Amino acid sequence: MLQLNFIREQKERVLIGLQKRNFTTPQVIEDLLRMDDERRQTQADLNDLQAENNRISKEIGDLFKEGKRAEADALKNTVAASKETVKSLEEKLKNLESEIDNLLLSVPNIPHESVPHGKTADDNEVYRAWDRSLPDLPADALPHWELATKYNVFDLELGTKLTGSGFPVYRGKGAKLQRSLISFFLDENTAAGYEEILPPHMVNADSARATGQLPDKEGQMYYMERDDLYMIPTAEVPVTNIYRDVILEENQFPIKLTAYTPCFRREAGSYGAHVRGLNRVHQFDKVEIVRFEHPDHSYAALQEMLEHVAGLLDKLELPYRILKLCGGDMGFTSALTYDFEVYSAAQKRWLEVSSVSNFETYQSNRMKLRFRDGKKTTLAHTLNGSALALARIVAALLENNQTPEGIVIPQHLRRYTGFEKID
RNA sequence: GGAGGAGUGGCAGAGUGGUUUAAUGCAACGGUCUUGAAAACCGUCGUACUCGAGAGGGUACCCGGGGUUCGAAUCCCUGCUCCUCCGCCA
Repeated sequence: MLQLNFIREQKERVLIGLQKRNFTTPQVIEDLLRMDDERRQTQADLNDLQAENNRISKEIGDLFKEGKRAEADALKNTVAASKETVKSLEEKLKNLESEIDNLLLSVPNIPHESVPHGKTADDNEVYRAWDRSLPDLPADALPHWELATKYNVFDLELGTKLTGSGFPVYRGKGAKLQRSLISFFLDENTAAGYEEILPPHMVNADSARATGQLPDKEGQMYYMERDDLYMIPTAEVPVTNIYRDVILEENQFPIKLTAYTPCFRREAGSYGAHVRGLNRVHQFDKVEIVRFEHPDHSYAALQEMLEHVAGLLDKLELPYRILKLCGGDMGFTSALTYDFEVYSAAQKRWLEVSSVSNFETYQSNRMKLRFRDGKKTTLAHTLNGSALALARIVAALLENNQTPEGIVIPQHLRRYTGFEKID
Protein backbone atom coordinates (compact mmCIF):
# COMPACT_ATOMS: atom_id res chain seq x y z
CA MET A 1 0.00 0.00 0.00
CA LEU A 2 1.15 3.50 -0.75
CA GLN A 3 2.36 5.80 1.98
CA LEU A 4 0.18 8.81 2.66
CA ASN A 5 3.20 11.08 2.91
CA PHE A 6 4.22 10.00 -0.56
CA ILE A 7 0.75 10.72 -1.90
CA ARG A 8 0.73 14.13 -0.25
CA GLU A 9 4.18 15.13 -1.43
CA GLN A 10 4.01 13.67 -4.93
CA LYS A 11 0.37 13.89 -5.80
CA GLU A 12 1.00 14.60 -9.48
CA ARG A 13 3.25 11.59 -9.85
CA VAL A 14 0.67 9.39 -8.16
CA LEU A 15 -2.10 10.61 -10.43
CA ILE A 16 0.00 10.10 -13.55
CA GLY A 17 0.91 6.62 -12.36
CA LEU A 18 -2.68 5.69 -11.65
CA GLN A 19 -3.67 6.90 -15.09
CA LYS A 20 -1.09 4.57 -16.61
CA ARG A 21 -2.82 1.75 -14.77
CA ASN A 22 -6.19 2.88 -16.07
CA PHE A 23 -7.26 3.31 -12.46
CA THR A 24 -10.85 4.42 -12.74
CA THR A 25 -11.41 6.40 -9.56
CA PRO A 26 -8.55 8.88 -9.11
CA GLN A 27 -10.72 11.04 -6.82
CA VAL A 28 -9.88 8.65 -3.97
CA ILE A 29 -6.55 10.49 -3.82
CA GLU A 30 -8.31 13.74 -2.93
CA ASP A 31 -10.53 11.86 -0.50
CA LEU A 32 -7.50 10.33 1.16
CA LEU A 33 -5.74 13.65 1.60
CA ARG A 34 -8.87 15.24 3.02
CA MET A 35 -9.45 12.37 5.45
CA ASP A 36 -5.83 12.50 6.49
CA ASP A 37 -6.13 16.20 7.33
CA GLU A 38 -9.12 15.39 9.47
CA ARG A 39 -7.28 12.52 11.08
CA ARG A 40 -4.37 14.74 12.05
CA GLN A 41 -6.66 17.42 13.47
CA THR A 42 -8.52 14.78 15.48
CA GLN A 43 -5.31 13.35 16.80
CA ALA A 44 -4.02 16.79 17.80
CA ASP A 45 -7.25 17.49 19.71
CA LEU A 46 -7.14 14.11 21.40
CA ASN A 47 -3.50 14.43 22.38
CA ASP A 48 -4.04 17.86 23.90
CA LEU A 49 -6.91 16.55 25.97
CA GLN A 50 -4.94 13.50 27.10
CA ALA A 51 -1.98 15.67 28.04
CA GLU A 52 -4.22 17.82 30.19
CA ASN A 53 -5.78 14.77 31.87
CA ASN A 54 -2.39 13.25 32.54
CA ARG A 55 -1.26 16.46 34.17
CA ILE A 56 -4.34 16.64 36.41
CA SER A 57 -4.12 12.96 37.37
CA LYS A 58 -0.60 13.49 38.54
CA GLU A 59 -1.76 16.46 40.57
CA ILE A 60 -4.47 14.32 42.19
CA GLY A 61 -1.84 11.84 43.23
CA ASP A 62 0.21 14.59 44.84
CA LEU A 63 -2.82 16.05 46.65
CA PHE A 64 -3.72 12.65 48.10
CA LYS A 65 -0.22 12.31 49.44
CA GLU A 66 -0.52 15.69 51.11
CA GLY A 67 -3.88 14.64 52.54
CA LYS A 68 -5.85 17.29 50.67
CA ARG A 69 -8.74 15.04 49.91
CA ALA A 70 -11.36 17.66 49.08
CA GLU A 71 -9.20 19.35 46.47
CA ALA A 72 -8.36 16.00 44.93
CA ASP A 73 -12.00 15.04 44.66
CA ALA A 74 -12.78 18.30 42.91
CA LEU A 75 -10.10 17.60 40.31
CA LYS A 76 -11.38 14.07 39.84
CA ASN A 77 -14.63 15.51 38.60
CA THR A 78 -12.80 17.66 36.07
CA VAL A 79 -11.11 14.67 34.49
CA ALA A 80 -14.20 12.51 34.70
CA ALA A 81 -16.12 15.19 32.82
CA SER A 82 -13.76 15.05 29.84
CA LYS A 83 -13.91 11.28 29.65
CA GLU A 84 -16.78 11.23 27.20
CA THR A 85 -14.92 13.62 24.91
CA VAL A 86 -11.79 11.48 25.02
CA LYS A 87 -13.80 8.41 24.19
CA SER A 88 -15.55 9.98 21.24
CA LEU A 89 -12.32 11.43 19.87
CA GLU A 90 -10.65 8.04 20.20
CA GLU A 91 -13.48 6.42 18.33
CA LYS A 92 -13.44 9.07 15.64
CA LEU A 93 -9.69 8.63 15.20
CA LYS A 94 -10.01 4.88 14.98
CA ASN A 95 -12.78 5.11 12.39
CA LEU A 96 -10.81 7.58 10.30
CA GLU A 97 -7.73 5.40 10.44
CA SER A 98 -9.57 2.31 9.33
CA GLU A 99 -11.40 4.20 6.56
CA ILE A 100 -8.08 5.57 5.31
CA ASP A 101 -6.60 2.12 5.48
CA ASN A 102 -9.40 0.54 3.51
CA LEU A 103 -9.20 3.24 0.89
CA LEU A 104 -5.43 2.86 0.63
CA LEU A 105 -5.85 -0.87 0.13
CA SER A 106 -7.90 -0.11 -2.96
CA VAL A 107 -5.12 1.96 -4.56
CA PRO A 108 -2.62 -0.06 -6.62
CA ASN A 109 1.11 0.52 -6.72
CA ILE A 110 2.46 3.34 -8.88
CA PRO A 111 4.16 1.96 -12.01
CA HIS A 112 7.83 2.62 -12.62
CA GLU A 113 8.35 5.35 -15.21
CA SER A 114 9.60 2.82 -17.77
CA VAL A 115 6.34 0.86 -17.67
CA PRO A 116 4.64 1.06 -21.08
CA HIS A 117 1.16 2.47 -21.49
CA GLY A 118 -1.56 0.02 -22.37
CA LYS A 119 -4.66 -1.79 -21.26
CA THR A 120 -4.29 -5.50 -21.95
CA ALA A 121 -1.70 -8.20 -22.47
CA ASP A 122 -1.61 -7.20 -26.15
CA ASP A 123 0.02 -3.92 -25.15
CA ASN A 124 2.94 -5.52 -23.33
CA GLU A 125 6.34 -4.63 -24.71
CA VAL A 126 8.69 -7.33 -25.95
CA TYR A 127 11.74 -6.58 -23.84
CA ARG A 128 13.86 -9.38 -25.21
CA ALA A 129 12.71 -11.37 -28.23
CA TRP A 130 13.79 -14.90 -29.10
CA ASP A 131 16.20 -14.47 -31.99
CA ARG A 132 17.23 -18.09 -32.38
CA SER A 133 15.14 -20.63 -34.25
CA LEU A 134 11.93 -22.09 -32.88
CA PRO A 135 11.49 -25.87 -32.71
CA ASP A 136 10.31 -27.25 -36.00
CA LEU A 137 7.98 -30.13 -35.23
CA PRO A 138 6.31 -32.42 -37.75
CA ALA A 139 2.67 -31.78 -38.59
CA ASP A 140 1.52 -34.70 -36.42
CA ALA A 141 3.23 -33.37 -33.28
CA LEU A 142 1.10 -33.87 -30.19
CA PRO A 143 0.07 -31.34 -27.55
CA HIS A 144 1.42 -32.14 -24.08
CA TRP A 145 -1.83 -33.57 -22.70
CA GLU A 146 -1.80 -36.23 -25.40
CA LEU A 147 1.89 -36.91 -24.84
CA ALA A 148 1.14 -37.27 -21.15
CA THR A 149 -1.32 -40.02 -21.83
CA LYS A 150 0.95 -41.70 -24.37
CA TYR A 151 3.93 -41.81 -22.00
CA ASN A 152 2.09 -41.96 -18.65
CA VAL A 153 3.53 -38.63 -17.45
CA PHE A 154 0.47 -37.30 -15.67
CA ASP A 155 -3.19 -38.17 -15.39
CA LEU A 156 -5.77 -35.40 -15.12
CA GLU A 157 -8.79 -37.66 -14.98
CA LEU A 158 -7.33 -39.54 -12.05
CA GLY A 159 -6.80 -36.19 -10.31
CA THR A 160 -10.44 -35.40 -10.91
CA LYS A 161 -11.39 -38.65 -9.20
CA LEU A 162 -9.17 -37.94 -6.20
CA THR A 163 -9.79 -34.23 -5.83
CA GLY A 164 -11.39 -32.42 -8.72
CA SER A 165 -10.64 -30.87 -12.07
CA GLY A 166 -7.25 -29.17 -12.31
CA PHE A 167 -5.33 -31.40 -9.90
CA PRO A 168 -2.91 -33.46 -11.98
CA VAL A 169 -1.49 -36.74 -10.74
CA TYR A 170 2.09 -37.19 -11.99
CA ARG A 171 3.29 -40.73 -12.45
CA GLY A 172 6.46 -42.66 -13.07
CA LYS A 173 9.03 -40.70 -15.02
CA GLY A 174 6.61 -37.75 -14.99
CA ALA A 175 6.73 -37.65 -11.19
CA LYS A 176 10.50 -38.02 -11.25
CA LEU A 177 10.73 -35.18 -13.76
CA GLN A 178 8.83 -32.91 -11.34
CA ARG A 179 11.20 -33.76 -8.52
CA SER A 180 14.20 -33.28 -10.80
CA LEU A 181 13.09 -29.85 -11.95
CA ILE A 182 12.48 -28.74 -8.36
CA SER A 183 15.95 -29.91 -7.29
CA PHE A 184 17.57 -28.40 -10.36
CA PHE A 185 15.98 -25.00 -9.76
CA LEU A 186 16.73 -24.99 -6.03
CA ASP A 187 20.36 -25.94 -6.68
CA GLU A 188 20.76 -23.24 -9.31
CA ASN A 189 19.19 -20.66 -7.01
CA THR A 190 21.27 -21.54 -3.96
CA ALA A 191 24.39 -21.50 -6.14
CA ALA A 192 23.42 -17.92 -7.01
CA GLY A 193 23.36 -17.03 -3.31
CA TYR A 194 19.72 -17.59 -2.40
CA GLU A 195 19.06 -19.25 0.96
CA GLU A 196 16.72 -22.22 0.67
CA ILE A 197 13.51 -21.97 2.68
CA LEU A 198 10.82 -24.60 3.18
CA PRO A 199 7.86 -22.61 4.46
CA PRO A 200 4.35 -23.59 5.57
CA HIS A 201 1.86 -24.13 2.78
CA MET A 202 -0.90 -22.34 4.66
CA VAL A 203 -0.82 -18.82 5.99
CA ASN A 204 -2.93 -16.64 8.24
CA ALA A 205 -4.80 -13.54 7.13
CA ASP A 206 -2.07 -11.16 8.35
CA SER A 207 0.42 -12.74 5.99
CA ALA A 208 -1.99 -12.80 3.06
CA ARG A 209 -2.74 -9.13 3.62
CA ALA A 210 0.88 -8.10 3.91
CA THR A 211 1.88 -9.33 0.47
CA GLY A 212 -1.33 -8.05 -1.08
CA GLN A 213 -3.33 -11.22 -1.73
CA LEU A 214 -5.95 -9.85 0.63
CA PRO A 215 -8.19 -8.15 -0.13
CA ASP A 216 -7.33 -8.00 -3.82
CA LYS A 217 -7.21 -11.72 -4.63
CA GLU A 218 -9.35 -13.18 -1.90
CA GLY A 219 -11.47 -15.19 -4.32
CA GLN A 220 -8.37 -16.80 -5.84
CA MET A 221 -7.22 -18.49 -2.62
CA TYR A 222 -8.46 -21.67 -1.02
CA TYR A 223 -9.65 -20.78 2.46
CA MET A 224 -10.19 -23.02 5.46
CA GLU A 225 -12.84 -21.35 7.51
CA ARG A 226 -12.57 -23.62 10.50
CA ASP A 227 -8.96 -22.61 11.13
CA ASP A 228 -9.02 -19.23 9.38
CA LEU A 229 -6.11 -20.19 7.13
CA TYR A 230 -5.37 -19.74 3.44
CA MET A 231 -3.62 -22.23 1.14
CA ILE A 232 -0.73 -20.32 -0.38
CA PRO A 233 -1.11 -19.28 -4.03
CA THR A 234 2.69 -18.82 -4.20
CA ALA A 235 5.71 -19.18 -1.92
CA GLU A 236 6.01 -15.40 -2.14
CA VAL A 237 3.43 -15.12 0.64
CA PRO A 238 5.08 -17.09 3.48
CA VAL A 239 8.63 -16.27 2.39
CA THR A 240 8.17 -12.51 2.11
CA ASN A 241 6.34 -12.49 5.44
CA ILE A 242 9.42 -13.85 7.18
CA TYR A 243 10.42 -10.19 7.36
CA ARG A 244 7.05 -8.77 8.37
CA ASP A 245 7.44 -6.32 11.29
CA VAL A 246 11.21 -6.45 11.11
CA ILE A 247 13.73 -3.62 11.24
CA LEU A 248 16.87 -4.58 9.35
CA GLU A 249 20.36 -3.17 9.64
CA GLU A 250 21.60 -1.68 6.41
CA ASN A 251 24.46 -4.17 6.22
CA GLN A 252 21.99 -7.09 6.08
CA PHE A 253 21.15 -6.27 2.45
CA PRO A 254 20.77 -7.99 0.10
CA ILE A 255 18.61 -10.76 1.55
CA LYS A 256 18.04 -13.47 -1.04
CA LEU A 257 15.68 -16.39 -0.40
CA THR A 258 14.39 -19.24 -2.50
CA ALA A 259 11.65 -21.75 -1.78
CA TYR A 260 9.87 -24.60 -3.43
CA THR A 261 6.19 -24.98 -2.62
CA PRO A 262 3.10 -26.26 -4.30
CA CYS A 263 0.82 -23.38 -5.27
CA PHE A 264 -2.94 -23.50 -4.90
CA ARG A 265 -5.18 -21.30 -7.02
CA ARG A 266 -8.92 -21.47 -7.42
CA GLU A 267 -8.80 -19.92 -10.91
CA ALA A 268 -12.53 -19.40 -10.63
CA GLY A 269 -14.27 -19.23 -13.95
CA SER A 270 -11.38 -20.25 -16.19
CA TYR A 271 -12.42 -23.13 -18.37
CA GLY A 272 -12.03 -23.86 -22.06
CA ALA A 273 -9.61 -24.98 -24.71
CA HIS A 274 -6.83 -22.52 -23.80
CA VAL A 275 -6.58 -23.97 -20.29
CA ARG A 276 -6.26 -27.59 -21.32
CA GLY A 277 -3.67 -29.91 -19.88
CA LEU A 278 -1.15 -28.17 -17.65
CA ASN A 279 -1.79 -24.71 -19.07
CA ARG A 280 -3.83 -23.78 -16.02
CA VAL A 281 -4.32 -26.00 -12.99
CA HIS A 282 -5.41 -25.53 -9.39
CA GLN A 283 -2.27 -27.03 -7.91
CA PHE A 284 1.17 -26.68 -9.42
CA ASP A 285 4.75 -26.68 -8.21
CA LYS A 286 6.89 -23.60 -8.26
CA VAL A 287 10.29 -22.51 -7.06
CA GLU A 288 10.31 -18.86 -6.09
CA ILE A 289 13.06 -16.34 -5.47
CA VAL A 290 12.47 -13.43 -3.08
CA ARG A 291 14.72 -10.49 -2.36
CA PHE A 292 14.82 -7.68 0.16
CA GLU A 293 16.84 -4.73 -1.01
CA HIS A 294 17.99 -1.24 -0.19
CA PRO A 295 15.86 1.16 -2.29
CA ASP A 296 18.97 2.34 -4.12
CA HIS A 297 19.73 -1.15 -5.40
CA SER A 298 16.35 -2.73 -6.07
CA TYR A 299 16.34 -2.12 -9.82
CA ALA A 300 19.83 -3.51 -10.21
CA ALA A 301 18.59 -6.52 -8.25
CA LEU A 302 15.60 -6.87 -10.55
CA GLN A 303 17.94 -6.93 -13.52
CA GLU A 304 20.08 -9.57 -11.85
CA MET A 305 17.02 -11.74 -11.21
CA LEU A 306 16.04 -11.37 -14.85
CA GLU A 307 19.40 -12.69 -16.02
CA HIS A 308 19.26 -15.50 -13.48
CA VAL A 309 15.88 -16.71 -14.72
CA ALA A 310 17.02 -16.38 -18.33
CA GLY A 311 20.01 -18.56 -17.44
CA LEU A 312 17.70 -21.29 -16.12
CA LEU A 313 15.73 -21.37 -19.35
CA ASP A 314 18.94 -21.44 -21.36
CA LYS A 315 20.06 -24.50 -19.45
CA LEU A 316 16.74 -26.16 -20.13
CA GLU A 317 17.21 -25.31 -23.82
CA LEU A 318 13.75 -23.80 -24.03
CA PRO A 319 12.95 -20.91 -26.40
CA TYR A 320 11.64 -17.93 -24.44
CA ARG A 321 10.97 -14.24 -24.65
CA ILE A 322 10.78 -11.55 -22.00
CA LEU A 323 7.91 -9.09 -21.85
CA LYS A 324 7.74 -5.86 -19.95
CA LEU A 325 4.16 -5.64 -18.74
CA CYS A 326 2.12 -2.57 -19.54
CA GLY A 327 0.28 -0.54 -16.90
CA GLY A 328 -3.01 -2.30 -17.50
CA ASP A 329 -1.63 -5.85 -17.29
CA MET A 330 0.62 -5.47 -14.24
CA GLY A 331 -0.24 -6.97 -10.89
CA PHE A 332 -1.90 -4.72 -8.32
CA THR A 333 1.12 -4.52 -6.02
CA SER A 334 3.94 -4.31 -8.57
CA ALA A 335 5.89 -1.29 -9.78
CA LEU A 336 7.59 -3.10 -12.64
CA THR A 337 7.06 -6.65 -13.89
CA TYR A 338 8.80 -8.75 -16.51
CA ASP A 339 7.10 -11.92 -17.68
CA PHE A 340 8.97 -14.85 -19.14
CA GLU A 341 7.12 -16.84 -21.78
CA VAL A 342 8.25 -20.18 -23.12
CA TYR A 343 7.29 -21.29 -26.59
CA SER A 344 5.21 -24.42 -26.59
CA ALA A 345 5.75 -25.75 -30.09
CA ALA A 346 2.84 -28.14 -30.54
CA GLN A 347 0.31 -25.65 -29.21
CA LYS A 348 2.15 -22.91 -31.12
CA ARG A 349 1.70 -20.56 -28.14
CA TRP A 350 3.83 -18.65 -25.66
CA LEU A 351 3.19 -19.81 -22.10
CA GLU A 352 3.96 -17.65 -19.08
CA VAL A 353 6.43 -19.45 -16.82
CA SER A 354 7.81 -16.66 -14.70
CA SER A 355 6.89 -13.23 -13.47
CA VAL A 356 9.66 -11.14 -11.97
CA SER A 357 8.64 -7.98 -10.13
CA ASN A 358 9.86 -5.10 -8.05
CA PHE A 359 7.25 -4.03 -5.50
CA GLU A 360 9.34 -1.15 -4.21
CA THR A 361 7.77 -0.19 -0.86
CA TYR A 362 4.25 -1.35 -1.62
CA GLN A 363 4.55 -4.65 0.24
CA SER A 364 7.02 -3.44 2.82
CA ASN A 365 4.66 -0.66 3.85
CA ARG A 366 1.95 -3.19 4.54
CA MET A 367 4.46 -5.44 6.23
CA LYS A 368 6.23 -2.69 8.17
CA LEU A 369 9.56 -3.96 6.88
CA ARG A 370 12.12 -1.20 7.47
CA PHE A 371 15.82 -0.76 7.81
CA ARG A 372 17.83 1.63 9.95
CA ASP A 373 18.75 4.59 7.84
CA GLY A 374 20.90 6.74 10.10
CA LYS A 375 18.64 7.91 12.93
CA LYS A 376 15.37 7.05 11.25
CA THR A 377 13.82 3.97 9.73
CA THR A 378 13.05 3.64 6.01
CA LEU A 379 10.95 1.08 4.14
CA ALA A 380 12.92 -1.60 2.30
CA HIS A 381 12.12 -2.77 -1.22
CA THR A 382 10.80 -6.27 -1.89
CA LEU A 383 11.10 -8.24 -5.11
CA ASN A 384 10.22 -11.70 -6.25
CA GLY A 385 10.10 -13.95 -9.25
CA SER A 386 9.42 -17.50 -10.29
CA ALA A 387 12.53 -19.54 -10.86
CA LEU A 388 10.59 -21.36 -12.12
CA ALA A 389 6.95 -22.48 -12.32
CA LEU A 390 6.89 -26.15 -13.21
CA ALA A 391 3.63 -27.08 -14.87
CA ARG A 392 4.08 -25.04 -18.02
CA ILE A 393 7.77 -25.81 -18.20
CA VAL A 394 6.80 -29.47 -18.28
CA ALA A 395 4.21 -28.74 -20.94
CA ALA A 396 6.83 -27.03 -23.12
CA LEU A 397 9.47 -29.70 -22.48
CA LEU A 398 7.09 -32.46 -23.49
CA GLU A 399 5.97 -30.73 -26.65
CA ASN A 400 9.26 -29.26 -27.85
CA ASN A 401 11.36 -32.33 -27.11
CA GLN A 402 9.08 -34.98 -28.58
CA THR A 403 10.75 -37.37 -31.02
CA PRO A 404 9.68 -40.66 -32.51
CA GLU A 405 11.81 -42.33 -29.83
CA GLY A 406 10.26 -40.43 -26.90
CA ILE A 407 10.66 -37.19 -24.97
CA VAL A 408 14.30 -36.08 -24.78
CA ILE A 409 15.45 -34.76 -21.39
CA PRO A 410 17.70 -31.66 -21.59
CA GLN A 411 21.35 -32.27 -20.80
CA HIS A 412 21.42 -30.31 -17.52
CA LEU A 413 18.47 -32.23 -16.08
CA ARG A 414 19.84 -35.72 -16.70
CA ARG A 415 21.92 -35.90 -13.57
CA TYR A 416 18.68 -35.28 -11.66
CA THR A 417 16.36 -37.57 -13.61
CA GLY A 418 18.81 -40.39 -14.13
CA PHE A 419 17.23 -41.04 -17.53
CA GLU A 420 17.68 -39.39 -20.92
CA LYS A 421 14.29 -40.07 -22.41
CA ILE A 422 10.70 -40.58 -21.44
CA ASP A 423 9.49 -43.43 -23.60
C1' G B 1 -8.34 -32.58 23.90
C1' G B 2 -7.51 -32.05 29.78
C1' A B 3 -4.69 -29.71 34.08
C1' G B 4 -1.16 -26.13 35.66
C1' G B 5 2.43 -22.01 34.73
C1' A B 6 4.24 -17.88 31.90
C1' G B 7 4.33 -13.62 28.17
C1' U B 8 8.12 -6.42 30.09
C1' G B 9 13.17 -2.90 25.28
C1' G B 10 18.22 -6.54 20.66
C1' C B 11 18.98 -10.16 25.01
C1' A B 12 18.72 -11.07 30.35
C1' G B 13 15.76 -9.23 34.14
C1' A B 14 13.30 -5.79 38.22
C1' G B 15 8.66 -3.79 38.72
C1' U B 16 1.15 -6.01 42.10
C1' G B 17 -2.52 1.14 41.50
C1' G B 18 0.43 7.53 41.81
C1' U B 19 8.85 10.61 41.05
C1' U B 20 7.99 4.25 35.81
C1' U B 21 9.65 10.38 31.76
C1' A B 22 10.10 1.19 32.64
C1' A B 23 15.40 0.17 37.40
C1' U B 24 19.77 -2.71 36.63
C1' G B 25 23.05 -5.80 33.76
C1' C B 26 24.73 -7.53 28.92
C1' A B 27 25.22 -6.45 23.84
C1' A B 28 25.74 -2.32 20.35
C1' C B 29 27.39 2.68 18.97
C1' G B 30 30.34 7.45 19.88
C1' G B 31 34.31 9.46 22.82
C1' U B 32 38.61 9.84 26.55
C1' C B 33 43.08 7.18 27.62
C1' U B 34 46.73 3.97 24.50
C1' U B 35 51.99 3.02 19.50
C1' G B 36 47.62 -0.38 18.67
C1' A B 37 44.20 -3.37 21.27
C1' A B 38 42.04 -4.79 25.89
C1' A B 39 40.51 -2.83 30.52
C1' A B 40 38.64 1.46 32.83
C1' C B 41 35.87 5.88 32.53
C1' C B 42 32.19 9.41 30.08
C1' G B 43 28.13 9.65 26.78
C1' U B 44 24.30 7.58 23.37
C1' C B 45 21.12 3.61 22.98
C1' G B 46 12.72 1.13 21.48
C1' U B 47 8.57 1.98 17.83
C1' A B 48 4.69 4.81 15.72
C1' C B 49 1.76 9.15 15.16
C1' U B 50 1.85 14.31 15.76
C1' C B 51 3.37 19.78 16.59
C1' G B 52 7.86 22.67 15.39
C1' A B 53 12.35 25.98 10.48
C1' G B 54 15.34 23.82 14.31
C1' A B 55 16.41 22.96 19.27
C1' G B 56 12.83 20.45 21.25
C1' G B 57 7.68 19.28 22.80
C1' G B 58 2.95 16.19 23.06
C1' U B 59 0.39 11.39 22.70
C1' A B 60 0.05 6.11 22.34
C1' C B 61 2.37 1.39 22.88
C1' C B 62 5.01 -3.54 28.66
C1' C B 63 1.60 -10.42 23.61
C1' G B 64 -3.58 -8.77 20.95
C1' G B 65 -8.63 -6.91 22.12
C1' G B 66 -12.10 -5.03 25.77
C1' G B 67 -13.16 -3.21 30.85
C1' U B 68 -12.59 -0.95 36.12
C1' U B 69 -10.21 3.89 37.91
C1' C B 70 -9.06 10.79 38.46
C1' G B 71 -4.71 7.54 37.35
C1' A B 72 -3.10 0.61 34.92
C1' A B 73 2.99 -2.89 33.01
C1' U B 74 0.39 -3.69 37.78
C1' C B 75 -6.69 -5.16 38.97
C1' C B 76 -10.91 -7.73 35.94
C1' C B 77 -12.78 -10.23 31.26
C1' U B 78 -11.44 -12.38 26.61
C1' G B 79 -8.29 -14.11 22.64
C1' C B 80 -3.44 -15.73 21.08
C1' U B 81 1.39 -17.79 21.86
C1' C B 82 5.05 -20.45 24.64
C1' C B 83 6.52 -23.91 28.71
C1' U B 84 5.45 -28.37 32.06
C1' C B 85 2.46 -32.74 32.87
C1' C B 86 -1.45 -36.12 30.99
C1' G B 87 -4.14 -38.08 26.66
C1' C B 88 -4.00 -38.92 21.29
C1' C B 89 -0.79 -39.39 17.14
C1' A B 90 3.01 -39.74 11.67
